[in-house]
Amino acid sequence: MKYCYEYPRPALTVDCVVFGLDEEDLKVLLIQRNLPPFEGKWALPGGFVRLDETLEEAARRELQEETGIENVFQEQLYTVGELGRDPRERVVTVAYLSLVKLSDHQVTAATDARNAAWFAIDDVPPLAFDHAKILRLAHERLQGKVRYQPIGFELLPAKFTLRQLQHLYEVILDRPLDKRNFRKKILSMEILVELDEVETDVAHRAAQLYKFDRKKYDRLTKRGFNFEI
Amino acid sequence: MKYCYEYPRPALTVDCVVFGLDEEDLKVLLIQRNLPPFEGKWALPGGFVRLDETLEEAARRELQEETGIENVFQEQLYTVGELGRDPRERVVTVAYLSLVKLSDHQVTAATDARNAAWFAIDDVPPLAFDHAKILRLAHERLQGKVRYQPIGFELLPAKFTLRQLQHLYEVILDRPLDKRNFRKKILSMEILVELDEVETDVAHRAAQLYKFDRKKYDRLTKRGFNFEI
DNA sequence: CCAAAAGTGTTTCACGTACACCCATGC
DNA sequence: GCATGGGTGTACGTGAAACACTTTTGG
Repeated sequence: MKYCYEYPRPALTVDCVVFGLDEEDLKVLLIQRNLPPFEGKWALPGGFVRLDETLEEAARRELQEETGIENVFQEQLYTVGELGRDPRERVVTVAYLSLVKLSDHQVTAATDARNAAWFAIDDVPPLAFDHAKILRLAHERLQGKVRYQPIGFELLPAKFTLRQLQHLYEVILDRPLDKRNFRKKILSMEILVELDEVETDVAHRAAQLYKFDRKKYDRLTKRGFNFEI
Repeated sequence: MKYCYEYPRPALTVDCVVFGLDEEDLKVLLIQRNLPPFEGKWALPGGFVRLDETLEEAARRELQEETGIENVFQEQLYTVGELGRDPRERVVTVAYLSLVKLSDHQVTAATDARNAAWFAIDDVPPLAFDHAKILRLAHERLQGKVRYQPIGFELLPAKFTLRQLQHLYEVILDRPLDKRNFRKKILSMEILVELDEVETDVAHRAAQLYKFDRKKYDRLTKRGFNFEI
């Protein structure tokens, strides 16, 4: 008890909502707590902010320590500071939203002696603290943002088919999209590069592979172009 | 120095970006600091979060104490936690965005022995801390959000003319809008109620007064209606 | 040859955009 | 009567949405 202040201070933590995508579902990464409170319950990865790191750095560090995941897209989501959200004391949490390529992180690393696992977004267990609320917020933010910012690519491997991209939007927006209209629209934006490669190991006609051209996207954006699905 | 913890904690504050609108400009409410650091400099109203209040409550309280303003629209903007943003110690700030009807708050109350004043958004003095960055963020958020959420009405008196409403969007979005198209669009949404009143004290034909019908807006929104300018 | 998904165009309709004049009122 | 802003309609073009069949490939 050696850090003393003139006025009381809330504890400050970060929590990470990490989304990934596979062939079926949108998934979220959770850890199982091995300490009270909520021992044994599933929760969002996160922890205390240190004095020598920014909030973003804290979120990255906690994610790495608790799940082994590094180098992912991350943006600030929301800060929650209701009274009583942690039974021990006043805790304010800055929540972050991350998107990862599940193909790169298929195996969940579970350091810190905790358990970590991916859950389909529609099949999440009861969560500790107010993490269910934070998760709902993150999901809404993702649904909103994916439509006018090209962040969906963060969930796909570098090379992907139009089918995969369409599936991504269908899963996130939770509604079917018309194949021809989707292709027409996304190709007309001219932010994808057609590669000299096609899918492999599929039991049907192999689809063309594309990659997202961020430089071109940035150039277009400067000229007033607006991404929108 | 009687509040002691096992690990060091950043200080936690809230800052408020308060926008108002008059006949010419979008304005922001600033206070003049009367204590170091940045003594005498202009800054966003704000202060320390207490343990017995939520972040929203802290923002409302600080705004009331420093400027006298109460009962305003408020939403969370962003949380900044860079190192060195306060020269004294590590401070994390949750920034809030508020919109007020300048007609209701024409006189700026300056309690706490500070000075407070409205500044045109294009004519803001140098600000303390990283408040210029926070203000820029708030302005961008307002410009983005005003187009797909009916928050602009928070800046107008309860009864307003279509001219005032159009002016609001022109000032915030910083571009001219076509009068006929604007009227057509906003009226076709059916979220305004035409009142049995017209403007008074104008040296030309008096314009029809309208009010925003929030209940109707909420009903339409539930049915999938999307506000968009 | 069969199953499975890839790939491809056209029509229709709604909405955004551009644009100019007469009207009502106060001074 | 004049200055000031209030109020109104139409034509055009773009883009969203609906919709079905042929092609390619692997097994």
